Amino acid sequence: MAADAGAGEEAGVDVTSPRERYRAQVRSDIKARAWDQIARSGATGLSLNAIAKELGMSGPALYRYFGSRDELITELIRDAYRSLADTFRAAAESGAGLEGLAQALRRWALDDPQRYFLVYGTPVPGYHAPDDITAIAREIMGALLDVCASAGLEAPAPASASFTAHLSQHRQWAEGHPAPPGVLRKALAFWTRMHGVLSLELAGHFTGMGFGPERLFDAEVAELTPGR
Amino acid sequence: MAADAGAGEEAGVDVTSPRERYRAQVRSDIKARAWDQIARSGATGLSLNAIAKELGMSGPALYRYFGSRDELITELIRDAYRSLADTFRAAAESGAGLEGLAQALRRWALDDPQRYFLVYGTPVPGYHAPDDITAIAREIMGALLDVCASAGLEAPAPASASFTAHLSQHRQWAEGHPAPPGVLRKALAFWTRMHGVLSLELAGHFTGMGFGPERLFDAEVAELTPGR
DNA sequence: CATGTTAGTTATAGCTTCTAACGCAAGCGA
DNA sequence: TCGCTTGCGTTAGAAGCTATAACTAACATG
Repeated sequence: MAADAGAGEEAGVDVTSPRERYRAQVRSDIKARAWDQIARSGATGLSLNAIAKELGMSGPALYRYFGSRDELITELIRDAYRSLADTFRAAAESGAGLEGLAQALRRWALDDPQRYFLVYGTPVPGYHAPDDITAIAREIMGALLDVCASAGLEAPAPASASFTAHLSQHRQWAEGHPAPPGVLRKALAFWTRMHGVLSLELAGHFTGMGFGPERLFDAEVAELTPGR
Repeated sequence: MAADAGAGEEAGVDVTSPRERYRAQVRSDIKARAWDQIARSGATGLSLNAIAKELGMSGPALYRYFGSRDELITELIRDAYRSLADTFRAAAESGAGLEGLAQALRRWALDDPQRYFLVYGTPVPGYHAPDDITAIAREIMGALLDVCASAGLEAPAPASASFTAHLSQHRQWAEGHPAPPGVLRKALAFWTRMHGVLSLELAGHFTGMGFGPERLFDAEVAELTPGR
């Protein structure tokens, strides 16, 4: 719709050809519909045919943009990881600490539960994520480690001394991060506990139990942030 | 396996007719194949046609035994809940305490990860479990509450005092269980934390990180059982 | 023995993913 | 401005799925 195209290669601000821009637009439309469908009926109920029909084009046209159904889903998973990594980075740089990170995570999860489950939900037995996605996963762990490292650790729990010692020699996942074992332990505790409460809440296992899920979440966060 | 059938309606030990026994046998065969498929490719990859072919009968014959694919899956979910409830009851009655319950849960989960995810995995947005399944879920919570109540609670964590107070007035999920709020808090902590570490392990999120998942699990259990 | 129930069959509708072959039109270089 | 190429979208169709309908054959029971 914008009409200021056609300048040469000069300036180099917009190197995308009209074809490329159109293609990117359609791809983005497809993904938007896919997210709608996933939010409505889960990744299982995602239908390429239905998406194509919604976009006014007929079935196989969609294969010009995504090689297969799995390829589209993988792309959505990648975007979900990317979105979570950005959320973590932003929370880490905001200086809000572990508490802030936890609240950012919960907001991100509640914003689209199925997106959360695309990252941390039931795995497909055969599936192996491509390398760039595991790289984003490491980026997420990196942000978490940063926050844990700068948060300090007053009494990270005495009973896990043995495991903390184990971590001091099995820390290749930290990838050269200079955090001491106690910080690694804390990052793992944060990850597993936040996931524990969040995934059960998102899956609806707390509905009808009476208590407020956000209170449980906050209580769990409070135990992980003893200082404040 | 017992062969004492054929007497009349008298005695009433075995009221199953040969037809009923055959039907039960075929139903059980179908479910066995279904579990195989789920373990191999997840609940999504379950194909009634493939099961029928494996059993040497043609497609629609299977609908004599299960009304639909969803009905079969629901039955598998019910069996999974039943199996977990039995495991919990046995562990509770063995007197092994929270530690024993945790280890029993982990063994049950590792024995068939996809069965675990049938209970605690990604939910299908539209799906609502039938009442008898939610009843089994309450039975599971009951066993957990029993163990938590008899385990006593030395220092269940100070920071969650506010949430524990909240629980004292929002405890309809305990269904008349006489446990004090501190025990309810402990049961919730056990549930969410065990699920946190277990589900991440089962989903493979710890692979390649270097540490031993069982060490992390044991450390988490150790923090929940301060006494021993 | 007659009758009703039930397990299995094939045929079919309608959905899905995905491939193949074709037409058309938009963009690119000369 | 004129081809030529590239790529988008189409229809046709194969192979798979769930599920229904109609029918047959075997079984159980009166």
